[in-house]
Amino acid sequence: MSTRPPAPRAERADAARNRERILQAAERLFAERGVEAVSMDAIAEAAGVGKATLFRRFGDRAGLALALLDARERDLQGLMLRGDPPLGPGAPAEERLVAFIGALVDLLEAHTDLVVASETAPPGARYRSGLYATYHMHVRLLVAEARGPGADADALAELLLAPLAGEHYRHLRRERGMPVERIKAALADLARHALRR
Amino acid sequence: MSTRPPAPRAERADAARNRERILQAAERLFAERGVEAVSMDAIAEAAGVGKATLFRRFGDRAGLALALLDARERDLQGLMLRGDPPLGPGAPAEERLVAFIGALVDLLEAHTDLVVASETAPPGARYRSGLYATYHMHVRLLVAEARGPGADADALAELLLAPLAGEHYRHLRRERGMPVERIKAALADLARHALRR
DNA sequence: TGACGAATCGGACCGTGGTCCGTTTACGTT
DNA sequence: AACGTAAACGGACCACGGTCCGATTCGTCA
Repeated sequence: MSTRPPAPRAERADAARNRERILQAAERLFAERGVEAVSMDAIAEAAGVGKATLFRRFGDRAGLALALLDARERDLQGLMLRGDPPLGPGAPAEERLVAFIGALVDLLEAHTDLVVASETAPPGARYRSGLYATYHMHVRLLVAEARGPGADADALAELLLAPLAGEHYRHLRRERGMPVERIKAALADLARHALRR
Repeated sequence: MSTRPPAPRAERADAARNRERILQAAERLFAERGVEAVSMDAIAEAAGVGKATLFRRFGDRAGLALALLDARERDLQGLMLRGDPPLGPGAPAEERLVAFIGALVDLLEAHTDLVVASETAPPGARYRSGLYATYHMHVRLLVAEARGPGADADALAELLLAPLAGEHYRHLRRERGMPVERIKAALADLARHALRR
């Protein structure tokens, strides 16, 4: 549950304490009432903190959601860069891509509403997250490896990531009622086809 | 620029007049200041109408944007159902899909911010639009035709439409700075690969 | 033409995300 | 220990999307 201080200089003690209080309050309220039903006011109050403190610390709603996801996202990032195959290095590109997509779906499934919140608040939040850039680069390298220099790996990576947007995933799961395994299978099918020369 | 009345019964004269005033005011303000910079209050005032009237007529911000897009979307729908090949019936599935994607990109390019607005306002607006359902069915039939009964055409169609979400398209164009033709080419590449058996 | 009910209107109102700015607090320095 | 300053605080404040409800207008039927 801890988050690394983004500070260039050490964080003041009260600031660190408040950050932790806010994260705990947010996590509790989200779990109790559902992410969408909890206002920023409510979180500030539950954390015993002024509203401005909450916003100063996390920027906006998306930033707070992202902070709560931080640990999980960081885990996935570590696994894909340094973990065992097929997620980590060593397996063929196609297998690595399918494994990556599967892992991302697991994360999405476990925290759908939080991911949606992290991508929704200001328009375009998804693409500003830094995390997105990491995922994009990963997929781009795999596409380039499998397809060779003829393909536009950069653009294809963007397209392959599009269905993994929180809102789209939620649509498939909730409105369309598709089971997780079916979604994974379709994504894997698309990914494998996209990687063929 | 006209929109068909959604009324089961004929619309009262003042209601029709106000609808038209609102659409014109919205179109003018959007063009003058940019979609994102225009508030619903401003539109109501410019139209000489109470705010409630605006919301009663169009539901929410997304609904208003959708009404402004209505004519164009309707055109596209007509062309893909009854137009000449390759967009309309008669061409092979792969060519029809590429043509459809190209046409949708043209629409997206011409009205990016309006499309984003039509998909953004309430979470999940994109998938409630009825229009989305039409596009989905179209793509699904083409996928089924090309891939045969073995593939999950329903799910694949959802995945192929994901990169055509307004926000994603805007990301590619504005943040990433990709030219329209490059986006079309990558989408066509992905579509063709996805349709291969 | 007058009158009546239903449809429509519109401005006051609400909750929300986000910001401003005067006040307080931590903490390195002497 | 006292001090000075940068950092952090918090509650009042703002604009926006959206709703409520009493006042008004349309259109019909006598």
